[in-house]
Amino acid sequence: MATGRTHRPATRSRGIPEATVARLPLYLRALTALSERSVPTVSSEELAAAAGVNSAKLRKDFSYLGSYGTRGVGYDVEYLVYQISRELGLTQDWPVVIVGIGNLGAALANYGGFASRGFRVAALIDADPAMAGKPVAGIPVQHTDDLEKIIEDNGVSIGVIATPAGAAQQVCDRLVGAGVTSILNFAPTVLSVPDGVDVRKVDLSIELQILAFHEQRKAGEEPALETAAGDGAQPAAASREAAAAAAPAASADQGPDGDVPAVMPA
Amino acid sequence: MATGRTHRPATRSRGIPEATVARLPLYLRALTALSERSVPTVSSEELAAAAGVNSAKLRKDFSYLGSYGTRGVGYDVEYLVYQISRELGLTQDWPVVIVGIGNLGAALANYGGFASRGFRVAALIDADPAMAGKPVAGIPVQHTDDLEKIIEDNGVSIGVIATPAGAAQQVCDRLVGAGVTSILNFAPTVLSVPDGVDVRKVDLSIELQILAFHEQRKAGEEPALETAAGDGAQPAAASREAAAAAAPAASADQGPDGDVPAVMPA
DNA sequence: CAGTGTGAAAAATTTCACAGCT
DNA sequence: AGCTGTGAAATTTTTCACACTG
Repeated sequence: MATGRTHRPATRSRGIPEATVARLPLYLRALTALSERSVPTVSSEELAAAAGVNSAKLRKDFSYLGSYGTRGVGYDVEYLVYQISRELGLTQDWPVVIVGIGNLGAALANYGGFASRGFRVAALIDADPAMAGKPVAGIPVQHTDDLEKIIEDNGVSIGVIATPAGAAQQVCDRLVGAGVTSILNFAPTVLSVPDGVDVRKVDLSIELQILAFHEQRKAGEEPALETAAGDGAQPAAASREAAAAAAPAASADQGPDGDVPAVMPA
Repeated sequence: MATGRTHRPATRSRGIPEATVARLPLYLRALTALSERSVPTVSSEELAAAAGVNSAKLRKDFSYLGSYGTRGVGYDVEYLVYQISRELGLTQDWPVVIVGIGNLGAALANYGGFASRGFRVAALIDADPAMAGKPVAGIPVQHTDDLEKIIEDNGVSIGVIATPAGAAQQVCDRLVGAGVTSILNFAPTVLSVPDGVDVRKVDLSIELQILAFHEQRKAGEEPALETAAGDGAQPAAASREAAAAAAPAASADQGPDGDVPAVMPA
């Protein structure tokens, strides 16, 4: 990679599709694993299998980053790890604060996956005075009263909300007011934030509900297999759409329009 | 298996778009809140604001379920709650097992959001003999040795994996072997499952990485902000739909649920 | 050859805008 | 009037398939 000093051609990274951005961490994880095994290069086919996507998609994704592969050979693992890390902004340190140190907040504080990716838990904040000073994952919990000061002193721009739903918006407002511009929300609430602030949410029960939807379908129909995934052959490759794809008309579903004896609470 | 890749748009039958399915839980949550406040009806505009999406999308989503609204009036809250619940399969009880009772597993066991949506934690399973019998969230932890029996005895079809990455695939195989057909994976690994089995993943560090990507971009074009057009990546969710909301822009940068993989490192 | 990079086609999803009920 | 339901257009994402290169 003699390109070490080549400055990125301004034309390059403009507008990477959101769908692609969402997959970069996945590629990075797979590449990191290869790197630890000292694998020098990978083909799009192999890497795609390891990341659980198909190779065409992976190549297209990488094409948005630039031409980092070698035709006939594949990609240099180390180089790609670096490029993706840089693209994701992981070559710098991101101090984050976790607000709401209950079961989930504590689990997040103990979660080792953050530190290994450039995220540093700068502080833990909770509204319960009784928790103040108590260490969780080796970090002393601080009271909500000092939230603004903590954010400012540590130059935090990313906040994690793990409070009960009722407190989420208020906490969010304070975080934003103090300068946070990216929020990861675990509370089951839709947060209102001003333009320029990013919010991503993780809702555990929503994921289960989506699974239940498909599960219900499976029960309704019998065995509907049907391989649909394009690439088979490789080990990994969980195909989520496998079931979603096949949905035989069959069963006269409930009439689309109201006549069905609507069972419903009143 | 390649081949036979004839596109079958026909199979659409009762097919609700995956993107829509992913939003149904969101609507349900908003509707439930309205229901608790005894609000009888809502317009697509109001409900959309509460769910963090725009009204056109909401109406289109509902159109896949049927015509449950009343022109000129809106939707009957109770009726819609019922219809969506039924569509999601939440009118029935879903016993689930959580495997891996570490910090995260324990947090999940204690998470109240499951029970309230029809999910019942039927059992907690861990490989550590020392944990056996110890109650977590009021439920005694059982040893992995009995995994198959537990699944069968309880008729479990949905499993949650919260083990370290290294154990995930093995646990997954056993769950599937015992009859589980839907898996929510919190381990930072791509799981291989046979056709017919659904897998959804949640990865905390991936969400943070996506935020970091956008955060980095913001820093780059620091100027006094302003809707600097030209930039491809769009930061926070636009507040275009906040029109009906209120002063603060309502934005819910909901993750592309369709497939944002998320996993967490151990 | 093997395998990347990519126009072009296909599919999925979102947004528009307005006809049509109530 | 007010608001839903929905074709049609616009946009995004995925998949194809093959030219091109090391």
